[in-house]
Amino acid sequence: MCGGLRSSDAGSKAVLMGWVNRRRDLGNLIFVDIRDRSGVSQVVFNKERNAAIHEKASGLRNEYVIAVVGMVKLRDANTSNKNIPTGEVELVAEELRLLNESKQPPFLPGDTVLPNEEMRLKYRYLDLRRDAMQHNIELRHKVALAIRQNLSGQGFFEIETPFMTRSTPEGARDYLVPSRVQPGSFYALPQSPQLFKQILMISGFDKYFQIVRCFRDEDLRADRQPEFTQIDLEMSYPQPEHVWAVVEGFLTAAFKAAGHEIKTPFPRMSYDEAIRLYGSDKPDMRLPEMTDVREAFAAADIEKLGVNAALPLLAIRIPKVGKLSRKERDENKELFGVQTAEFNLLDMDRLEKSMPDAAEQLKGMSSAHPDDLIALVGAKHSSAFKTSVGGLGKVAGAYRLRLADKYRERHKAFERTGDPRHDFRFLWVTDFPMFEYDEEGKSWVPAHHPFTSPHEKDMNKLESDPGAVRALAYDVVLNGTELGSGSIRIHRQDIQKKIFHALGMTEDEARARFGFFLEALEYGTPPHGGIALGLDRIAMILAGADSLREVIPFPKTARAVDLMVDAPTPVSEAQLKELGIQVKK
RNA sequence: GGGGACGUAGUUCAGUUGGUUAGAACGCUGCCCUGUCACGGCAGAGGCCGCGGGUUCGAGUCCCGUCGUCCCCGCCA
Repeated sequence: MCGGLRSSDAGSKAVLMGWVNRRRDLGNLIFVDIRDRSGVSQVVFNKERNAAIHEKASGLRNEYVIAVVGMVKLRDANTSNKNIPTGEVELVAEELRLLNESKQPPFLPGDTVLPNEEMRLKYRYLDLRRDAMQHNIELRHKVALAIRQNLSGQGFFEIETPFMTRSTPEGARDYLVPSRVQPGSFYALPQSPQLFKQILMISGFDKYFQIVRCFRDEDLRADRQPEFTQIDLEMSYPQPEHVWAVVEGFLTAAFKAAGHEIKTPFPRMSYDEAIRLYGSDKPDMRLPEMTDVREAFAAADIEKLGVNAALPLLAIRIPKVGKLSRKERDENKELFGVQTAEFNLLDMDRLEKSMPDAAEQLKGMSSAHPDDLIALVGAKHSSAFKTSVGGLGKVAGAYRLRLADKYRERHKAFERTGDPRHDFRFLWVTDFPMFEYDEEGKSWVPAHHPFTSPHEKDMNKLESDPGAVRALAYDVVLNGTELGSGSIRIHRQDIQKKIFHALGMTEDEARARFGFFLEALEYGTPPHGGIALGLDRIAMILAGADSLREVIPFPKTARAVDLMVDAPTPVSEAQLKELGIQVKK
């Protein structure tokens, strides 16, 4: 292997095969760096020593594929290269075989500046030759392998479930696959193997997992691809804590495979607390929480500020930002967004002049250091009746993240320190609400999915106060990214019916959509629950990348296009006809 | 669906207030070079300024539209 030569190999014969990474032609002496997955080695062609092979080497160009036979030689001390692992030796070429030529590539894997993403995706095979991508894909392999081994060790079976399945018009949009045999009917690609894994519990495979592709036809983001890989698992007879322990177990193994020792158990926080302290159901704990600083002000002052005293006045603290210029303060106001009818961003500098005592006190309440940036977000007095604590928290939480992103160079909280307790802030968020109110559809919709079990204690509120029902649902969060989401499921048909009823679904509708599943529930279903984690996101965070595309070999663009193969494409009239499909023009 | 950024040589970018022949670096081609390692030196080739329209005596530069990539909101049970 090109990256494996060491001084101990000196004196022995070696064969290297790989790409010409770089060529340094000094005339009668030619150096070629030969590259494969494992690294690079320097090959020397000396005209004096072997004129014929030197002549052949002068025709080599970047990205040609070659095989070189030669003697491994220890380099002189003054010519060794300490920057690469193979730098103490070189291969003195005795035989050179040109295995394949290369057209001039649009960019070189060895280049120091990256081409733009469009180019990288179109020539993905060249992009994947780059060290960074080779490393990311290897990392992903190691992580997936560690997870498989760990879950198998914990007694889980990896069991496959169908890709061509049934469309269930809940949640995300489905990718559809037309049936030729039954024209007009469609399979759907799974958004997740949710119902299959529950049925596997009913089937007696009491610990199931799968590293499996899932498909959702929704708009993309840096951390969202239309097809993505989940670590999906389900177990029978669990308390939430059992599921958490399993997850903590395989994440420990996965992070160890990537060279990081993480600490378990992860801290836990209720959904309500997460919203209150961080304004998010996936708090980034690397930054300080928000503080309600109402008490720093006299009632009259709150009135004067135009802030609703019945709702929190939230202090957002971003450490080490330092003094801001007038221009920066204006920019930050803009960053908050238009001062809406409901929310108010208070100017801290102005506050320090007009109400110095209160300013001082609120700094103390939020444990601020002199260098810290403080932003105050409250609900406006006038229209505050429309605004909930959660709504205010989320607005402030979003602003907190925008500020944190803007000043990341200053607070440095997002940089790796080498200490896993800081670098990887895991968190379990628990007790999610069972339902959310959909303003558009004027109805309650499941916050997680309709098979999630409510808290035993909240069961009686299903009809009277759906918004107050908590679910046995939990998310695992890392550095502000939702890694995974799970729940304890409903295992009794009568309760499942109640949930469908609360969702405004008639019995007939429920039967039409999930009849097979409701029937299965009637044949002795064990209590069960599970979770699914995004493998791509785990790999992304471990790779220190900002986008899933850095850890997916063949990703899609923001418009869900594969630029390399140029998919999707129209299909022929004949193909459509066979499927009984007519395309509207 | 909405908002924002970007699009100039093979690649990464610069291009002033609208003004003559659109530049640099890397890459590429040729020549020189025996210790380079992001080798060096000399010479050279390479441009539909994303595309279409408009304003203007004159557009890479201004305006409108369109296409593409990226980021965000909506959306993602």
